Amino acid sequence: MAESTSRIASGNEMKKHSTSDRPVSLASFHQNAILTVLGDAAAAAVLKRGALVTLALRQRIYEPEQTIVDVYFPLDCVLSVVARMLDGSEIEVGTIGREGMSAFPLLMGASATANSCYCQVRGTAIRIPAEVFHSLAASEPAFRQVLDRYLQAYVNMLGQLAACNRLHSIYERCARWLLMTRDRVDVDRLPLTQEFLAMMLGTGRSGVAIAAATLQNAGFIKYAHGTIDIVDRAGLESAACECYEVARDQFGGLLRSVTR
Amino acid sequence: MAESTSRIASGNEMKKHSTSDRPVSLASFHQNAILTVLGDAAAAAVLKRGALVTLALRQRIYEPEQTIVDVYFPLDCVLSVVARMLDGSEIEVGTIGREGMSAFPLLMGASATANSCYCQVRGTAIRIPAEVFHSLAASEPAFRQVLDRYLQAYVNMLGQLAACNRLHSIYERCARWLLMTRDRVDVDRLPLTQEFLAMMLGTGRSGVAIAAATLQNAGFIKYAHGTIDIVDRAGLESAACECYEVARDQFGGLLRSVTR
DNA sequence: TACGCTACGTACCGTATCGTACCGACCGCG
DNA sequence: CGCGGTCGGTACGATACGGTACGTAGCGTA
Repeated sequence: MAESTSRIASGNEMKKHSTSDRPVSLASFHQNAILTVLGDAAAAAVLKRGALVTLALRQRIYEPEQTIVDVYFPLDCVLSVVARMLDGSEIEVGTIGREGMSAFPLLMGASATANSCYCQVRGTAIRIPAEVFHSLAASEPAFRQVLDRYLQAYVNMLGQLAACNRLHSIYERCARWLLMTRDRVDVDRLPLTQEFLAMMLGTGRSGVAIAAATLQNAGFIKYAHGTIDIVDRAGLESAACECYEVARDQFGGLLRSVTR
Repeated sequence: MAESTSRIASGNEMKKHSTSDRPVSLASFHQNAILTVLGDAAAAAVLKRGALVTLALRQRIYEPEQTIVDVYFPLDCVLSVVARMLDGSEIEVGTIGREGMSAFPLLMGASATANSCYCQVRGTAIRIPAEVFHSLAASEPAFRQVLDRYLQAYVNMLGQLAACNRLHSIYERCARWLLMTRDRVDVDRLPLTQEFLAMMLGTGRSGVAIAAATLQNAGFIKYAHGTIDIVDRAGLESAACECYEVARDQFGGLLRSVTR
C-alpha cells in the first residue's frame, strides 16, 4: 500500500493545473446549496470577488497546517477531505459536494486544519477569497445559518463514518461511497479508478476489486477503465449499509435544495 | 455481540440514578477548560442556574433526536458520544472530558443530534440549562471563542477517529483509548470492564482481552475485575497509534489549561 | 497497426479479527 | 463460609481482508 500511495502522491506533484478562472454568473448560484441563500447584495460581492473555476482530478484545495486562502463551493465537482497517516497512507474523512463548501476550519475560527483536501471528481466550483467568506458569514444571517446547518450535518456524517469504517464490510462501504458521490454530482457516470476508490475507503485495491466485481455481477454497476456507471441505483442502495441513508438524511434538505 | 449489547442495554434501564444536585462552587470552575474562561458576571449566572452533579456509569446525557435540555461540563468524569447501528451495536464516536462540554449540536444551532451520549467514567460535572448556555455563548465572546476552538479540535478528532478505526489494530486503538480517557480524568486507575471497552472500540471482547493481555504482559497496564491501572504511561504511548498524539495536540491547550 | 500504459480481474497465502465457548478467579452477599 | 454472578484469560474454527503477483483488456499514441 505504501508503494502505491507514494506513486499516486508523486503523480500529484507532477500535475500543475492551469485553473482557467472565469467570471461567476448569478445563474450558477442555485447549483450550490449554500450560495443559494445569499441575498442580492451578498451575491453581488461574490460576483465581484469570486471566480468560476474548473477543478481537475486531485487538484489541491488546501494542505494540512497551511492557511486557507480560498473557499470553494462545488457546483458539479466533489472534494475529499483526506487524513494522511505517518506511514503515508491516506483515507477520506469527509466528502464535499454541491450541498456544501470546503472551509470548515474558517467557520470555527481557525485558519488551517490537520487534514488535506483535494478534488475527487473533476468539475466546476465557485471560489471566493477567505476574507470575503468571513465578511459574508458575519453580515448575512441566512448564510451563517445554512453554514451552521451544514456543519452540523457534516459532524454527524463524520461520526457515522467513524462507526462505518469500523463496523461495515468493504462491500457495503463501497456501495455507500458510490451513492454518496453520485448524489453530489447527480450523474450516473463517475470517472473513478478502483485504486483511487481503494484509497478513499482506506483499503487495498484487491478488496475493492472483489467488492466491485460483486456489485457488477449483481447488475448494480458497470466498471470500465476508469469510469464507473451506476446502472441500478436502487440495487446499490440495497447493497450499501445504513450509513448511506443516515448521511443522506443529515444532508437531506441541503442536497434536495439543489437537485435538478 | 448483539446479545451482549442488549444485556448492557437492559442493565441501563434498571439503573435509576438519583443525581444528588449540589450548588456549584466557583473553585470548581477551573477544573473545566471551557468554564475557566468565564468572566465574573457570567460565572455568577452559572452559580445561580447551574448544579454540581455526580454522574454514574452509563447515566444518560442525551438521546438521539431528543431535545437537549441540559449542558454538562465534566470536572472529573468522562462522557462518550455513541452511535447506535440498526443491528443494535454501539460504538463510540466522541469522548468528552474536562477539556470540553456535552452539547455540540447547540453550538451549531441544532437542538438534537443523531447520536446518544452517556457517562463512561463516573465523576462530577457542572450542569446548566440549555438556555443559560445559549445566552452565555451569545453574550460572552471569550466563552464562544473557546467553544469554537473546542469544536474545531473535536471535529479534527472525529476525522482522526474515522481514519484510526479503519487503519489501526485493536492493540493500538486500545492503548490510544486508555490514554485519551486517562488524560481526561488525570488518574491512573479507571473503573472499566473489558466488555465496555470492547463496545467503545466497536470490537468483540475477545479481541480486547488479547490486546489487554498483551499490554499487561508488557507491563504497561494492570487489569483486575473492572478496574484498570495504568502502570507505565510512556510504555502505553509507545503502544498506541499516532492518533493519540494527533488528538492530544488538537485538544492540547484545552487539556493543559486544567491539568492539575 | 503495433506498442505501451493504465486499469481491471483473479488467484494465493498470511494474518488480524470475529464469534463462540469454556473455565477459572474474584467479589458481593447472605 | 459458601454461593451465585461478574469479569478476565484462553482456545479454536471461520472469515474478511491485506499484500502480492500475474494475466488480460481496452485506450491513446506514434
